Amino acid sequence: MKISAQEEYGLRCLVQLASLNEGESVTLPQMAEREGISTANAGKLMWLLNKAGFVQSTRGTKGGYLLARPANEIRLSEIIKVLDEDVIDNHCGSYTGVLDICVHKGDCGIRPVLVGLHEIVENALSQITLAQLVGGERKVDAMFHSIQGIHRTLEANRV
Amino acid sequence: MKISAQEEYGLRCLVQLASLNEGESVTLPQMAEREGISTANAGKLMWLLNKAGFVQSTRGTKGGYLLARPANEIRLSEIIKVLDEDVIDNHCGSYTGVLDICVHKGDCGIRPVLVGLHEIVENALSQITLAQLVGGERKVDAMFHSIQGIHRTLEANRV
DNA sequence: GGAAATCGTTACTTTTTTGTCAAGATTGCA
DNA sequence: TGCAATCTTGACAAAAAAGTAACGATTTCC
Ligand code: FES
Ligand code: FES
Repeated sequence: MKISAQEEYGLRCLVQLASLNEGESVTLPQMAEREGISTANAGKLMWLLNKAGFVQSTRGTKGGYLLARPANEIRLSEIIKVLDEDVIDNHCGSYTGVLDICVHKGDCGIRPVLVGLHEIVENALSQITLAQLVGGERKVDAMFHSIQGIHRTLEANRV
Repeated sequence: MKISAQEEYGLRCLVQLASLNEGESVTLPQMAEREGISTANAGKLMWLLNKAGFVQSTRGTKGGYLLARPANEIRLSEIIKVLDEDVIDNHCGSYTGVLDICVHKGDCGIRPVLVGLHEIVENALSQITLAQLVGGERKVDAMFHSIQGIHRTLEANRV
């Protein structure tokens, strides 16, 4: 269960944009520089995010990217869903081994766990907006742990 | 955020073993057949699981695999940790772009979210044992949703 | 002891994911 | 208009993950 490179860097780029001041925008070279990735790679990521409607771009001199919607209206769950290409929706279609379809299809003890896990993650992410990721680590950490539901879940484990 | 093939099939193989009766064991060809994967692939997975101490193997005629510990003492969190090769522990070391180290190292707004997310998942998985995955889908589903903490988290999202 | 069945290990191949490049399109400015 | 800055797009290359193959080791049974 891991975060893909696309999710990681895509999210980071959006955080960059979320922390801009009114009227500012950022170009690909700047984006690349600030995230420590190549310009080409940044270009591809922004292309994806643009297609998905998260960012707005302008070409030409003085061009660049900015968020298409207010940062406090963009939920992490939406972002991850796009960057991850809706992988869970057909879980049973992806891990089929040498067959065309999941051997356990129909009655499977694993599916509810994996699907449920995905729900848990999505639920947590849906409670966080891009705007909340701007600012220092300490602040974000506090925010995260104070979210309804997430807090309780973690507490339950601390014996 | 997705489950890798190793996690998926590895988990499935363990569920197979968990559902055996006392004294039974299962060979690689059987395992492969039942999970719809190749024998070679099953062999590799079982090798991993054996190295990690989850299963016990015997060679030769009448050989095969069985669980090394009682199914109700093996938590999914342990399994995933092994099959996923502890990926979160050095998150900042994996996604470094073209640099040697994460650009945001030191003060990062993303890290607490990703690490926290991992904690949530691990917490949920630590409350489920292999034994609980044996049996029909309906049963497992009910079990999953009745677990302390998980239930609340999901409820919170249902507006 | 030898044949058959089984697991153990490492190297190799294929597929998927990541990342790069190069050529094109749009815009602003002088 | 023409140049420079910028995004866009699709093809390509490199790296990682997944899967396969081959050969070796151990055990049982005759
Ligand atoms: S995971 Fe698809 S049927 Fe079990
Ligand atoms: S994810 Fe490593 S510093 Fe932000």
